[in-house]
Amino acid sequence: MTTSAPVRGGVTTRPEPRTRSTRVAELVGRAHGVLESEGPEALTMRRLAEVVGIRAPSIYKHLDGKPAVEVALVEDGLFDMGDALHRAVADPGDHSPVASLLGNYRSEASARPSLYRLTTASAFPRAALLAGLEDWAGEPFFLVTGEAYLAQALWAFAHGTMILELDDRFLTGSDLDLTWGAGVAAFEALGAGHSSTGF
Amino acid sequence: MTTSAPVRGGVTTRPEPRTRSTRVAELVGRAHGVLESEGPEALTMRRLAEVVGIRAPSIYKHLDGKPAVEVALVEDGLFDMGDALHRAVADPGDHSPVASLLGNYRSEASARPSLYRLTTASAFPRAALLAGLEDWAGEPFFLVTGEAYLAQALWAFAHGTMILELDDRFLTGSDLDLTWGAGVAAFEALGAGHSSTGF
DNA sequence: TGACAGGGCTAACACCGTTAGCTACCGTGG
DNA sequence: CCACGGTAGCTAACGGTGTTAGCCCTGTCA
Repeated sequence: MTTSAPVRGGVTTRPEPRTRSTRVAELVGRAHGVLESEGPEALTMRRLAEVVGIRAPSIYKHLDGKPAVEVALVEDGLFDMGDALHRAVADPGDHSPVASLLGNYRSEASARPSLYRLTTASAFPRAALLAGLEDWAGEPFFLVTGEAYLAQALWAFAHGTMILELDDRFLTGSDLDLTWGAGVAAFEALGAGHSSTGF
Repeated sequence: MTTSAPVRGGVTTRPEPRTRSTRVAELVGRAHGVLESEGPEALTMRRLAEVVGIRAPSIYKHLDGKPAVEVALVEDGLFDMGDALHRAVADPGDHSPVASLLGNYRSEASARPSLYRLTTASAFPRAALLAGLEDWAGEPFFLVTGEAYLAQALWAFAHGTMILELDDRFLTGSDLDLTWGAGVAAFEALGAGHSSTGF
């Protein structure tokens, strides 16, 4: 039995963002504002229309329903996250590559927690996302580990820790820097990041 | 600066489940069925009432709204999960303690994926859960690592890997046994599980 | 000038959780 | 025996959700 390797071609490339009309850009921009300042449950079509100064049905002249709004939001977030992660591996500074990667992952997600939750929500229509965007954004995990399954495990640790932190599910009084640090230590103990600069 | 340790008292004890009237037990049982066989979006008060043979408002004679239904479901899941995890550390069989723990975590969550998602959803009213239930269910992560922050990191890895697996977010063609195995190896490389039997 | 598309609007639909208020039944106490 | 109160069902309805149908004004272009 051959072990099947996950599909992972050569180096991925940053996809071209969709072009947006000025009205669509305003809608998506206001949606970011509502999402982050009023929470996910406040992001309704009627509320979004209100902050833009129109009525809910008019949004449908520009965007194809609420899923389309969410896809636009999440694509923005994935571009920012991907940029931050690629930056982390290109220039780790005085941190280890793994620590640099997870540090940028954490700060990017913490900056827009509701968007991070939306991006990783079970119900999200991922198939509608720009082709190649998720793969490109996640590639730094592969770059830093040099091995596909270790990359997936590291990503899983990052996401798990992040979502539990955002949802405040760790024991009260925890110093989460130490929780993140424990994970960094575990993956470095396995050798992740050793040959990363030469990748 | 002193590093604040997470609040973790002595050994936790399994809470006493709430007693349920026969009608409440039937409602919760049917809710499990709808949730797992028709998906989370199908679990509405009207649908639940339908499968029980009554009308939605009548549910309120027995349960205090939809959050109460969800709390009952999640408590069931946490009891089963806690039992499975405590069993894993008490008798790892021929696996390492870490592998045994994560193996039971994975199979328990996989058996009722919608319930696992509900249990770990951001919007879930965790404060309404039976006091001490979450702590008791999560204790095996501490038992197996012997250190609070390593325990949190291991839990985060487990949850992250689990939710990504359930949401089918790993690269197509991945052998997820290897992804789980990479995490097990990382945490064992750090020494987790070495002295677990003597804990 | 007339056609047409863009982009706004109101009205309405189906579905959601939830509440109010009514009504049967059923056991118990006077 | 009858009246009472609690249990547990019901219908009607409310406000909220995403969404659709259909109308209308306005700018552009042949």
